[in-house]
Amino acid sequence: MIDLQPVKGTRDFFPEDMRLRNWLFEIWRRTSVQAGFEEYDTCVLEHENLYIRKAGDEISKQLFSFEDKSGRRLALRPEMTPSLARLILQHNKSLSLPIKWFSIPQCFRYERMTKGRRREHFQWNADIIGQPDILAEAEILLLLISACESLGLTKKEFNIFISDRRIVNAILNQINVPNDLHSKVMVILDKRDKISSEALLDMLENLGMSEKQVGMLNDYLSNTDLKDLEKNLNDTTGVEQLNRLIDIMDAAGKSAYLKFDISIVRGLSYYTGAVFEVNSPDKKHRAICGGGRYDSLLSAFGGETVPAVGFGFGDVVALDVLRDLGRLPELPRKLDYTIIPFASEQVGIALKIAADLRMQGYVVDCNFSMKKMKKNIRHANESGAEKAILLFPEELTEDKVVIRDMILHEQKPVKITELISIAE
RNA sequence: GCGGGCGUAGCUCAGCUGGUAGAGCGCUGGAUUGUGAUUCCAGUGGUCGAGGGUUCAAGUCCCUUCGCUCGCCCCA
Repeated sequence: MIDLQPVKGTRDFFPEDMRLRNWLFEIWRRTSVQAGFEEYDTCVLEHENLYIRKAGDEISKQLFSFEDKSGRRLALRPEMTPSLARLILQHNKSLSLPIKWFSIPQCFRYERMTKGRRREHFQWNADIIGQPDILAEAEILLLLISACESLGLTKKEFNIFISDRRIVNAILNQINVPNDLHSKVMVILDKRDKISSEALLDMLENLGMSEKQVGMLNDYLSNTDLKDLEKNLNDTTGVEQLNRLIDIMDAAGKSAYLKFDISIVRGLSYYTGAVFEVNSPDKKHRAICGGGRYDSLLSAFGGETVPAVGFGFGDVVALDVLRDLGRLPELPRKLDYTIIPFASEQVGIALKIAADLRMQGYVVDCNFSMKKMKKNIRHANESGAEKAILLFPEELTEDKVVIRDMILHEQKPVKITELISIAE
């Protein structure tokens, strides 16, 4: 006997699960398309070196990677952004920027599993490439908000916690932490909510910061007021940009979702500007979505600098949150018609009627089980059919079939030739 | 990486201090052969996660291993 379990950390989608997944994907897709984003995709397999980065990103350590038969180092993508960067670089000359693209890639990471975290998930990604202005952030955030609203979430249930890495950069500069340490400090700061403050101190000092610097950093970070920060910083670029973003969002009527939170830095080293996470207002859950500006990713891959903003939104956490809130939709199977013959001679006519109705755009199934009436009607009911077409020998001699309305419990004989026009 | 809990029918689980497996739900068939509910009857169901050990005898005790789950550590 083969092992019937799916590979550790991966999921099977039975039709019932698939309906839910499609429901979610359709919301993501519709929201994206409505906001003028175009869909793209790449292969789940990439060269491993696409993900090898210097700054100690955890994601590089958790690759699902292997060697192919010719010795190439390959990896299943752990995230979509590097692949997107690869596409942009590849067609750099022929793309007219800015562009707005989205994708719903399946991503993999090899790691120990905990709640809400598997080795495989789907992650809606939306990005704006080539727009240096903070308008790109605004547009991305508005897309995100409309998706959350379409999922049925309200202000009480989600906020966007936002900061700007340039604020932390300004702080680090002010306390004389060298530039080349900044992204490593960010990776550590990203853990602020998840590990003890002692462990955090240790990690920062191991990186080369003095005890005094760590203390000063902590003082700055404990300040949660944007205006105070602005007064205390020499370089106020980050604060100004963030204020402008909040103003724009305010004008768009959606600033109520935004919460400044200096502890948001994100764990990926390629972020350069605004960074944000979506979470419940009390930050109870794992963030369901995270993103930001990554103007240096493309240049890190050897191209020229291209400004970019985007986010990733995972299906596992999204559905967990909706499940906890009791907001998962009921998605029963649906059929417009089910056609029930009672003898093998009627199979041909059943298929003919089915084909005609399908040509009209209806969802039609046939029940060839040749069981008793009772079983068939019950089965029709369970399959979600609105109408059943019963092929009785007696009516068929007059070229008629019986249409039963499964909802009204009413039925009547109808000429086969009239069936299509009645169906309309 | 370290602990705790769990793994018995398709699903949810019961099975006391060792004596060769049970319920509910589901599924299949039937209760005037052309009609959805409820009810009733019957049937289908399991090498007790896997491997080894102790014993006359193991679902039950011991060891190993795999999987799920919850903490901690680690980390998106």
